[in-house]
Amino acid sequence: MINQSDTCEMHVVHEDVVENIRARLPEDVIFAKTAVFFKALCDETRLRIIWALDQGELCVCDLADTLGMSPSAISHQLSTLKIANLVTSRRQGKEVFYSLADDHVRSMLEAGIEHTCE
Amino acid sequence: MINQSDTCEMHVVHEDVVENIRARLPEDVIFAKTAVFFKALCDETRLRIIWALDQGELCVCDLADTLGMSPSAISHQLSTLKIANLVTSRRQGKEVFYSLADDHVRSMLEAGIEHTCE
DNA sequence: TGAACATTTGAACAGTTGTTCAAATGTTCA
DNA sequence: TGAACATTTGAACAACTGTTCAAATGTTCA
Repeated sequence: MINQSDTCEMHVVHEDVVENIRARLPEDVIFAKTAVFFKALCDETRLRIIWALDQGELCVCDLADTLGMSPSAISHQLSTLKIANLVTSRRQGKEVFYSLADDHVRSMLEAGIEHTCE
Repeated sequence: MINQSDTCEMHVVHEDVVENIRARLPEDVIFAKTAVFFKALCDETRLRIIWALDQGELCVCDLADTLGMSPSAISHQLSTLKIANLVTSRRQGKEVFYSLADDHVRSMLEAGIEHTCE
């Protein structure tokens, strides 16, 4: 918590409004988790990966080839996406196939692209 | 572009799939702009600001007081949000009131929180 | 088993980000 | 005008992020 002298406490112009909003502000954990979700979506490479996986499941090497990046870089990003629960994976022989975890991810990507294209 | 030897070019297992997806991959600018949009949403402080502004327009000092942060920190984040076109502002006397730029921002915040609460 | 390939992992590096602090800029009002 | 307050700005700093590289781990198949 910051020092009170740094806030506008002495000169709150709309104290009732502030009190009302502060009382209804969701818990910290809600914002923390939501930030983690959006953080997974805020990188160009990860957006390309999600877009590609939206077309169907892909192995790491195919993803790397599709996006013109090293398998290692792709694997690191897939790891990030998996920790954030945006993708799942299954191993088939030497390859590991990744796919989107649920429709929420799909619709969020589409909503983001749609917003961008306006 | 990376060196070809870094890719799986010599050993593409699903070349037809890769070609198909690569041909339909959206332009770079689409992913870049979408990433900028999600980047604006991926910070806890900015999410709190957006949530608060969803309740109605607020001046910088009231936002700072509501979130328990310095007006300077809030102003910096509002600047980030404004550059990304998520908020707009109007000056009224000494104060500057900020509000959400459009319903897209509102629905994106709600979708993110909803996904989090599942 | 050992060679070949797919994937993962961890260290390292440059680049980015969020907050703080001090100073500057806007605006009102006496 | 000048005092008081709201906001913005820029430099500085630590913390975080994405890619690369080299090495390790999994898996198949001859």
